[in-house]
Amino acid sequence: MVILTPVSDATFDRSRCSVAGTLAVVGEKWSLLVLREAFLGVRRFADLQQALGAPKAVLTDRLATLVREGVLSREPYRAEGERQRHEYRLTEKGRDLYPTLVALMAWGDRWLADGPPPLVLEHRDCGAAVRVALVCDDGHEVGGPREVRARAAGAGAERA
Amino acid sequence: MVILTPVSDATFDRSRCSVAGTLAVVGEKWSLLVLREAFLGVRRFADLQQALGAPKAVLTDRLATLVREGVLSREPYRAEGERQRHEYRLTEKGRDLYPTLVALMAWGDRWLADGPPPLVLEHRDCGAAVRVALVCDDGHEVGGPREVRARAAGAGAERA
DNA sequence: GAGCGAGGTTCGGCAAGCGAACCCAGCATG
DNA sequence: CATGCTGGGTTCGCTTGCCGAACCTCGCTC
Repeated sequence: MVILTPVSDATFDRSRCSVAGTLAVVGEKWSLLVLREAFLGVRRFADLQQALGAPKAVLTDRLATLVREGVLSREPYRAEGERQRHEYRLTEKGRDLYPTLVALMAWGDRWLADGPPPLVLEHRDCGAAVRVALVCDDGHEVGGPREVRARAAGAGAERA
Repeated sequence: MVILTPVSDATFDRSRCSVAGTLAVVGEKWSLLVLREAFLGVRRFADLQQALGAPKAVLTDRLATLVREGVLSREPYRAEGERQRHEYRLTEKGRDLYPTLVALMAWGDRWLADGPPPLVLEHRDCGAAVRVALVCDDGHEVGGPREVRARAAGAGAERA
């Protein structure tokens, strides 16, 4: 019984795969956890280090990578009576990773729960819970992978 | 200018964070790419190894982890005239990671594109493109993190 | 000019990832 | 029977990455 239709013999250009590309940017250890903190409003090196418990050297490297990739920006600021420091803020490119983080969180809430979820997201306007959904452009809600057909579309897919 | 409301002083129990928990299961190198292939219908060791180019030892370890965690199941099968072999199939727990994969793919398509996306997903029923959306339980579409409030809710959050 | 604290860098050790080589069961072939 | 082939691994050295701890530095305050 074939559940999922293979992508026309599973032939597509994996070297251009967007999943792999995204993971090349945010797939190293700690990167996504740094972004989680960023979405929670944590911006300073010391606060990140404290929240995550990651080694400083690794954190330095991850922040530099994320800045280089344009996911975070490193911006100077000064509190009064202190010298200038830097903080790390999400760019639009970074904020666009929000659905990914929410999806990871939702999966953990569902499958790894040993109690109530430690963090709930609610819509600022109406207070209702926020979740990720798979939808199609005709407005249907998509139940899962079985309802989806993957089609190789990039250059190189149309070789006979 | 504070864009995101910090989670009540960013105080929540990070040791129970579902993002971290999920990454502990699927966050190692290659794991999510193995799942990408699984969603494309690839099930056999040799095919996975070929598609991914990962070292066999690493692939062996990742598959064992995913099976142990219940994301994949290892099932015997036999083709006629061949000896019994095993294949790796998504469980429900594994299929539930689909939105995560789609979210990663969508981000790559948007921000790393150097041409048309190599793979497009379409709704099997209507043919329209499939994407991930953030929605709230009242049915509103959520634009982004600025419209969401994160609230620490687990045990330990209500300490004064 | 001594002390301090944020934001790093450096260092030595351990773990993980890497490609290549090897292994092994079982079917097929001579 | 011997021989080879093939899928599904395991083993082996090497390199890269992660780790904690220690150290450094700049700009501030006292």
